[in-house]
Amino acid sequence: MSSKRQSNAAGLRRDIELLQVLGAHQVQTGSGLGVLRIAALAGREKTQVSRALSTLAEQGLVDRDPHTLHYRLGWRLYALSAQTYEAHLVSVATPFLRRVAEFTRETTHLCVLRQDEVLTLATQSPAHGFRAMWEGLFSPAPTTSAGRVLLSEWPESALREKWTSQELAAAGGERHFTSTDEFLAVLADIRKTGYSIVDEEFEIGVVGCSAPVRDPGGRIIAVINVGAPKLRLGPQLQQAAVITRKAARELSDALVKPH
Amino acid sequence: MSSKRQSNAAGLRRDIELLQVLGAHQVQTGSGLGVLRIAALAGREKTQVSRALSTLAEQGLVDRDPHTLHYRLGWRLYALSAQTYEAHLVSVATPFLRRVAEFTRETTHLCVLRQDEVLTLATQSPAHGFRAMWEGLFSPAPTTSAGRVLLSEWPESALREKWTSQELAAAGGERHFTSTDEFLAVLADIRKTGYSIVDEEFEIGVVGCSAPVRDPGGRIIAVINVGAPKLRLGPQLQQAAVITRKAARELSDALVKPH
DNA sequence: AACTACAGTTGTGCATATAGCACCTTGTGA
DNA sequence: TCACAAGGTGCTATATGCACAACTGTAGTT
Repeated sequence: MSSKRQSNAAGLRRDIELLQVLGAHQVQTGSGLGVLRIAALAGREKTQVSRALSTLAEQGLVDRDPHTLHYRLGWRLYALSAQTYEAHLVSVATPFLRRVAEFTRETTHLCVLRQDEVLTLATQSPAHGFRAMWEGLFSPAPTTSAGRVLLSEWPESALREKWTSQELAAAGGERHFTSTDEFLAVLADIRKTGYSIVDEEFEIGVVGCSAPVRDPGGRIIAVINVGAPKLRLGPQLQQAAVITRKAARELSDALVKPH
Repeated sequence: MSSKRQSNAAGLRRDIELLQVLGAHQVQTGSGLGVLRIAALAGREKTQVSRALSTLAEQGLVDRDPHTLHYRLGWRLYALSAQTYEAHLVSVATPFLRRVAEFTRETTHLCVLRQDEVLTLATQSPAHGFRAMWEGLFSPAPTTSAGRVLLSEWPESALREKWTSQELAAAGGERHFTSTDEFLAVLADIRKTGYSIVDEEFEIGVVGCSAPVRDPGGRIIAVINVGAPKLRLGPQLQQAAVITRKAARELSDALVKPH
C-alpha cells in the first residue's frame, strides 16, 4: 500500500481543523469551547486535543479564558491577518465601500471567491457603529449576486465542470437553477451589464447587487456588494447597481500595487 | 517549576514559525517569499519547508502565486481573524477611534498588550484613505505611551520581576529608564492622571498620548493612542490626552458584552 | 541547441515524536 | 461524603517527520 507518504502533515491538517471548529462555533454562539467539546466536534481524542490546544495557545493562535478554561481563536491570528493580501485589499477598499454605503443608505460589502464560496472580507454600514456580522463568513456562490459576478468570467469549460446541476442545487438558496445552461445565461448577462442583481433568490425578502473589482491585469478579484431588505431597497435596486459598478471601477483603478 | 515536560508538538510550533517568518517579511517588503528563502529564514531544511507549506497552502493559511511560486499569508487567516475577540474589540472601538482622529486631526490607534509587547490592532487617520501601516505590528512596552498605560496597573511585584533594568534597556527606544524605580514612578503618575504622555522617548520627533480602555470588570484591556510629529501635535499634546481619555472611558462603557 | 545555475519536488532509511489508553487531579453539586 | 464531569499526565509501540540525495523544471548565456 506504500501508505501514501506523499501526503504529509496529517497532524498539521488536524490541528488546523481545530481552529476551524473554534471559528465555526464562535460564529454561532459568541463564546468559547471546552476541550472535550472541541474533541467531540473534531472527532479526536481529548488528550490529543488538550495537548494540541496548549501548543496553539502558547503560540497565540488560540486564547484561553483562565477561569472557564474555554478556548477561542487567538490574538496572533489577528496580527497575522493584517499582513495578508486580503487585509491590503480591505484597507484600499474601505473608502469606496463607505461612499457606496452613504449613497445607497444600505450595508455594503467587499467579497472574494475562496474555495468556490463567497467570503465577505469587509462591511460598511451607513450608520457606523453597528456592522452586520458577515465578515469572515462564507455564502454560496451561485445564489448570491456577489458570487455570480465572481464566477462570471470563468471559462465555460470550468463552469460546466464545477457547477453541474447537482452542484447548483447543493449550493442552496431559496431558488436555484435547474440547469447549468440557465446559469450560464445569467452570467453572460452580467458580463454585458457589468453588474449583477439578485431578487430574493438567496433569502426571502432580501435583494442585492454586485459589481466586479479587477486587478491591474483585468481579472476579477473581488466584488462590491450591496444587500438590503426588498421593502427598502427594492425600487432603487437598479440605481444602486449603477452606483456600485462605478465604485467598483474606481476601486479597480486604485489597485495599482498588487502588494 | 521548570516547564520541560511539555515537549509536545515541536512540529506544529515549527510550522507556525513559518507563518511568522512570512508575516515578518511581508511587513518589510510587500512581496512574497520562495521556499528556499523561507527555509533559510526559519533555519530548516528546504524539503520540509516545501512540504509544510504545501499543506498550509491546501488549508488556506498561506497563498501561493502560481507564477512566481512565492508564498504569502493566506486568506483563511483573514477569515479566522474575524472571529477573534480582538476583531470584536476593533469593531466596537472603531467609531470612538474615528472621533478622536477627527478631533485631534491625528492618527489614532487601538493597542493591546500581548507577550509583553504592544500590539496595534486598528488605526484611524483623520484623512481616511491613507492609513499608517501599524496594524498587526508590535512595539516595545516601556518606551511607548500605550505600553506604559497597559502596564500601569500590574502589581508591583510582577513589574519588578519582569521589567528589571536590563529588560527596560533591552526594550529599546531613544531614551530608556535607568532604574525600575524610576519606571514605577512614571506608572504611578499615569494611574493618577488617567493618561500617559511620551515626548520623543520612543522615537525622535514623535510624541504621543494614551488612555486606558477597561472591561466591565475594570481591568485595563486596551488603550486608545494618538501619535504624531512633535512639530504638529506638541503644543496641544495635553489637550489631546484629555480627549483620548474621554473617548477611552466611553469605549469602556460600550464594552458591555465580553463577546 | 547545449551548458550552467538556480528553485523546487520526490523517494527512502532511520530516529523520534506522537496516538491512544489507563490513570490522576480538581471542581461541583446532591 | 460520594459521584460525576472536565481536564491533564505517564507510558510504550509505532506511525511520522527528518535529513540526505537524486530528480524535474525553468531561465539565462554562449
